[in-house]
Amino acid sequence: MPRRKAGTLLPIELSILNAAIELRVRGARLFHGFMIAKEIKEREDAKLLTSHGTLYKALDRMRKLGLLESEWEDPLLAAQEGRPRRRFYYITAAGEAALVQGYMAQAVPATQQRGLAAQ
Amino acid sequence: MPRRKAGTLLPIELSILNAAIELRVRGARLFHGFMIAKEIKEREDAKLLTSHGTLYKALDRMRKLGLLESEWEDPLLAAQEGRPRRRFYYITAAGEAALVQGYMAQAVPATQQRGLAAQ
DNA sequence: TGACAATGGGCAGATATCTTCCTATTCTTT
DNA sequence: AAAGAATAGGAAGATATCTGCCCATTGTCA
Repeated sequence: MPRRKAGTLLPIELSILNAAIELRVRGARLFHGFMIAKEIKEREDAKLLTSHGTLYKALDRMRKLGLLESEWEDPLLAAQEGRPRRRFYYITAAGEAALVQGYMAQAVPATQQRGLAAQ
Repeated sequence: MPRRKAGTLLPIELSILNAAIELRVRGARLFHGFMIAKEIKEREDAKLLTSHGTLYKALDRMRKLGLLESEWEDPLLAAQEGRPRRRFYYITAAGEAALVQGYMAQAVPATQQRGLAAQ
């Protein structure tokens, strides 16, 4: 894929944001890669997530774009629970805006977006 | 495999002890599973280590038998280095004795072992 | 319009440990 | 000698994150 057209979200990125929102609705303030992977697979968007590398790359991309922010889990907690550390993410305001914009960009041509740009 | 004949070491267990000794000679006081796996593979005992599960089961078995003891790496250190925690093992006195005995059992029939039982 | 360059996807593997399930073997007991 | 019990091995996968490589695509610039 080429240089990204400004303001555009890729399918997998939309998927991540949607899954994150879904998880938030269910009470999870933060999410981590593995969690999102499961969520996406369950929602049958499986085609978008064949490899884990793809997901983590997307997360990092979005973090660099300012759509997400991340914080590492307390290593002691992870150790206590006997599993690898998690890296938690949350959607920034910019991320939420982009989600709406992203949908618009997918659904209708830009010329019809006037008045729909909520938030 | 059946109930273990008392005092016998399985091939993979001998391999682990040997690799551990080798690593110690090279300056590593402690070893961990992954390290041993690499060492064994390099020493071309590869047939003994097809699956990782096998190795970790063997380590746990040996720990329960008192041949090894283990301590977990400081989670903060692992976090700092950005990798999963390691579980370190070291050979106990019983483990070293068993190694010698194990060799004898493999190499010569029990009736010839008299006088060779060093340590 | 054509070529370049950047980017993203997929595959594979590194790092590290552990569990579950099935199968095969053999040790021991009757 | 036959049968039963326990154990070890192998395959696979769960848990979690990240990197490198190659290839395809396409936006952009000349």
